[in-house]
Amino acid sequence: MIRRITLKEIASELNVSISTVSKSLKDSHEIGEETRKKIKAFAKAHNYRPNNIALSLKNRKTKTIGVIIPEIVHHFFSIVINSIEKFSTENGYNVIIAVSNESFEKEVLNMETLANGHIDGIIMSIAKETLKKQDFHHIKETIDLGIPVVLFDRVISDLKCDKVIVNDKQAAKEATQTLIDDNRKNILLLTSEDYVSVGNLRTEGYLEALKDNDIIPDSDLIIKVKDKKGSELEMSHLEDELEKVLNTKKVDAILGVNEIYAGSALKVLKKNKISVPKEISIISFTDGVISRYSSPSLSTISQHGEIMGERSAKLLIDKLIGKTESNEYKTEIINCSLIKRESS
Amino acid sequence: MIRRITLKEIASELNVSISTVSKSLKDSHEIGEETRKKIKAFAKAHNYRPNNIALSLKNRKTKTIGVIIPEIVHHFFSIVINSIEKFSTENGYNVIIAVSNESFEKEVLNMETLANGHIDGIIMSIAKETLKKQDFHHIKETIDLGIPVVLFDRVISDLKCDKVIVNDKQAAKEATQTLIDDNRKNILLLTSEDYVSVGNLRTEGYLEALKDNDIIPDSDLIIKVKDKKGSELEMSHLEDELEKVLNTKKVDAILGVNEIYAGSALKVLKKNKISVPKEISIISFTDGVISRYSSPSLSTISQHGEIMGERSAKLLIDKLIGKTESNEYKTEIINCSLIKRESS
DNA sequence: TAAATTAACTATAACGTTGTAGCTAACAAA
DNA sequence: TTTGTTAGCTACAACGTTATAGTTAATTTA
Repeated sequence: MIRRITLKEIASELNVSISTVSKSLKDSHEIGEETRKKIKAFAKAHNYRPNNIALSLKNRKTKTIGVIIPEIVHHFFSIVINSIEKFSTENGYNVIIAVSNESFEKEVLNMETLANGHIDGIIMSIAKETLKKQDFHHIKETIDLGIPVVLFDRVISDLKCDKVIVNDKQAAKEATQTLIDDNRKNILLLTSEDYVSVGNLRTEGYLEALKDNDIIPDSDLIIKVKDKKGSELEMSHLEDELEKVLNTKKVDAILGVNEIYAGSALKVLKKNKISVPKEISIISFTDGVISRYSSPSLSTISQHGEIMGERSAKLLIDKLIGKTESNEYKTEIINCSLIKRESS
Repeated sequence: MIRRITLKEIASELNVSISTVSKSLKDSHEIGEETRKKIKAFAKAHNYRPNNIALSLKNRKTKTIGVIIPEIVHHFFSIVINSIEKFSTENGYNVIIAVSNESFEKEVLNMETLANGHIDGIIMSIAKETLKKQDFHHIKETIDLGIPVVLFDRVISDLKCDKVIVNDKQAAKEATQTLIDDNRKNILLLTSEDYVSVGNLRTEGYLEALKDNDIIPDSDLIIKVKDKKGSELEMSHLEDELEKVLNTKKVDAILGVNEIYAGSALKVLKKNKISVPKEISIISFTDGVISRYSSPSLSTISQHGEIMGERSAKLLIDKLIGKTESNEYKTEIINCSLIKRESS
């Protein structure tokens, strides 16, 4: 085992002071050229690397960004993380990831741990349970500590931080309009429970489109899916409810607020031998792998996770390097786009 | 903005020495009960949290695990990460994630950065390019620095570290046998290029099953998919090749080494109006979201990413806390299991 | 009463860096 | 000769923590 060499060791090895070594490696002109060369050569030969922990302590900067997400086994979030990781690395920042698993308690814990010296700033998307509880003290405290926070996708407006969101309402409205234009008037909405802000916004968009077209919304056509911790495998509630509606109501289109819902709906339709898109057409949010590989493939509204991640990281890093003022908060809105596939 | 309070500040505030504060908070009996109480109350009131960076420097321990994976937008890897994150957090370790994007250069860079003080140990799955190059100096160097490494899934045998793998060969053999038992003798294999160890092992298993049943392997029925950085969207090579084979050869089953390959194959079959599983049945590795939501849903061989992640994390943490000897290397083999769905 | 013990604290060094200030010798200017 | 300047280095403090080794005063023991 080879221990990493330190400045101190180089210094004593070459009979110079630690300062001389430090300065030589930084190519300071305070040190004579000969000494500098000698030290640099020695350091290189011994594969010297400055200890980042020591630097963090000294500079009060860790060059690390913390990311807290509700789930990692999730197409959208993994895209965002990938993009955050990419942008951050390119800009000299590491990324440390914590998963809240949609739990308030875990989110608070994660925040505490991260805020305790590990990171310079945080990018996060709020857990469902936190949204339900409406308790954001942990986020406020972190901000109060001078740690900049960027919220993405699941956002609450009255926090002093940057935000990156998608024009959910508008996108849902447009998707609904597309369906209506295709002469589908009995549109079923698969949405999440009320406390999830994005689900709400998408529902609003849906309702607005109906209103614009003088269609009276039918509450039976709005299914609020109860999912257990957002697990992919627990879609039985959705399936039961959907089947019930299909048996009692006329439905000629389905709008899903995410692709798991839409994919599950597709399965139900197939089971009931309802043809897609002939009898029922489908559009869903989240342009993930399910949409692409299901058959028929699903038309989706892409939330552009890549862009979201990059923007979030940029907002945060700009703040960290002092490019933007610390008391100046931006909200970036990313435009969704509808990707037409076979289901509509 | 409220700056986090330090021991020094508490000390000067209460007119005691830093040592007294430190010891009081650790409930040391060297300090009188009254002083201790007073200090603890003060610390609590001011929300004192020890600075982890300072502790890391002092203890030469970061309580952080580095994870290097080839891709994050990938069902299997995200499951593994999730599981690593879970187990690590439960055991007081943070997780810092780096993505190599299947690139050798980036993997080396990631390793360097992580090994420079940020982490106590590394869990990784090797990038395709690295496997191709057969250059593992970065991993060796990290191990030489006394930083324990655990390899999972994509592993190379002659490194001094713990490993967690799946019985790829056996699983592929069994899956192939299942197909043969179903009277399918013309089994097409969709595998990756030669340098990917798991792809190789799976191919071996496939060949062995054929041999056991006296079926002469047909090299035309083995498609080695060239994928561009493993991107989901770039499956054109596979699709072209597969179509070619379908037009010239009899095929009654397909074994895919991952679900992207199998999912893409399914699309090609559908396009060509070949019914699954009637005419051709499909089994694939990776029990992900595509398999579940495609139609027909795909029979898959689950690699149990959850278990892999947990075992990897456990192996590493056991080493970090000195529960296992640092020069003792284990290889854990996880048994795959075949999940029967509609495609076979 | 003197020596030993103990309780309750404090000082110091160290982890690995870096920036500022300080030192010394050589040489130049007055 | 005296003073000033410069090159080339070193010493020190600090970032926040903790473990080890003091220090002091009070109390116990002989």
